[in-house]
Amino acid sequence: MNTVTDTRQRLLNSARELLYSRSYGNVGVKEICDVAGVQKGSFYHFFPSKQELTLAVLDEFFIISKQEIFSRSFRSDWPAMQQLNALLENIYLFQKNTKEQIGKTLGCPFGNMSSEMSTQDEVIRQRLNGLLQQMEMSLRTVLEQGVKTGEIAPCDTVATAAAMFAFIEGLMLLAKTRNDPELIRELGIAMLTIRIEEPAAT
Amino acid sequence: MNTVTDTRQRLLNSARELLYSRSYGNVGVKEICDVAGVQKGSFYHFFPSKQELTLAVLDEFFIISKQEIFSRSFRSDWPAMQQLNALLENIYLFQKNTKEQIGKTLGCPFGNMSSEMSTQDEVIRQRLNGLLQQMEMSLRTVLEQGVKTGEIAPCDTVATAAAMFAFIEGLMLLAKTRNDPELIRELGIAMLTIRIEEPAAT
DNA sequence: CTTATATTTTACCGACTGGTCAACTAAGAT
DNA sequence: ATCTTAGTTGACCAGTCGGTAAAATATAAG
Repeated sequence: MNTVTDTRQRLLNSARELLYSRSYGNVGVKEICDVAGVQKGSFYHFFPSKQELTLAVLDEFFIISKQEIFSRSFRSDWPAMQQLNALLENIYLFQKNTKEQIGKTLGCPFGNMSSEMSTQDEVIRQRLNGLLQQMEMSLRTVLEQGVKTGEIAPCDTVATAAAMFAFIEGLMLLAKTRNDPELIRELGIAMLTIRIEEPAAT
Repeated sequence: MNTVTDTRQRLLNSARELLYSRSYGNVGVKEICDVAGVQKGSFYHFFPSKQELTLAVLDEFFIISKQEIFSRSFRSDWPAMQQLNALLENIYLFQKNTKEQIGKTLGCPFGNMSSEMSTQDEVIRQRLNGLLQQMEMSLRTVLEQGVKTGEIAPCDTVATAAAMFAFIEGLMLLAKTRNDPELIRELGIAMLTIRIEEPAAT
């Protein structure tokens, strides 16, 4: 049951860093193995393909994002607006951190992967789509809480959450292009103004 | 002076389609040459490297975007709101068109390239940054026009234009991930609600 | 100890990568 | 007719790609 060695995890860590800081196409399994200190044969013992490794990396990234970003922002005992502001702040801190450590603003790992791979690998695209929808859903939950408490005027919470999420993704992409995480801080507040009206009642 | 052959342009066209529908890392110069019906030696007669070819493709994409999207949306004799709506509509039509033609929603060519290459190639990153800023600028012009005519309440037009642009980029990325251009239509209207207040007067 | 299983090593595969090169052709200018 | 120049060709380079396979080693159970 218990894994005796940490080889698989080392591969996962190495792949996560390399894929995030560069791209799928520019990182080979050889390099992933070198960084992990593992032979290529061992790689294919734990992962049947580069594609499967990538799926595992995305899943792990999702868990990390929940730990580092979402769970630190979405505290249901906070007012909805505070939760949304905390989300922006934590995203900013995350991007600023990588900028300080490696000199580069890396943007969203899911958005990056989707840009590159959605047209090339349908399995990866679907996995990304699922993960993004989960994140949208947690945003929606915050909005609904805010509407319920009267803090936020009634709106189409599904569409508004999706629009806010799109804004965040675009913000991270622009921050990456400018290589400047401060953009998130300067423009992030605009997310709070985004709103899509409720669909006309039947 | 005048180019005697269209080889260079054929390479540009082929590269534009391939790079847009796939990615930098997944498209080789061999394939670009094959699609263009050109020998590899000829490629390196016209372009010193894959990087330079990519820069030329980006510039061409920018011209096409101005023709197909911006010039059809930003008509200064229209009300600002109508111009913004036209922008969303033209982006939607563009994405819908590629979806119908090749079955895939490709998103923004600049955003895609930036996601993949900004951390790998500083020259490409800076070119992309410049092009994106030009697009932001034309959005800003529309906003300022709207503010001047009283159609739009005074705001920080620079920041608001940037935020709107981020939203558009995120929208295209999400549409690509879902492989569904309708997302642009459904959520696009939220762009009109985005706003960043004027910085406090001195 | 024996056996079964999990892990690791190493050499290897064919295909492909971006890029180079020298030879060649075509066309226009003098 | 000759010279120059732009364009073209196809072979070639060293290196890398994702992935395979067999043998070697380690581990744990019976």
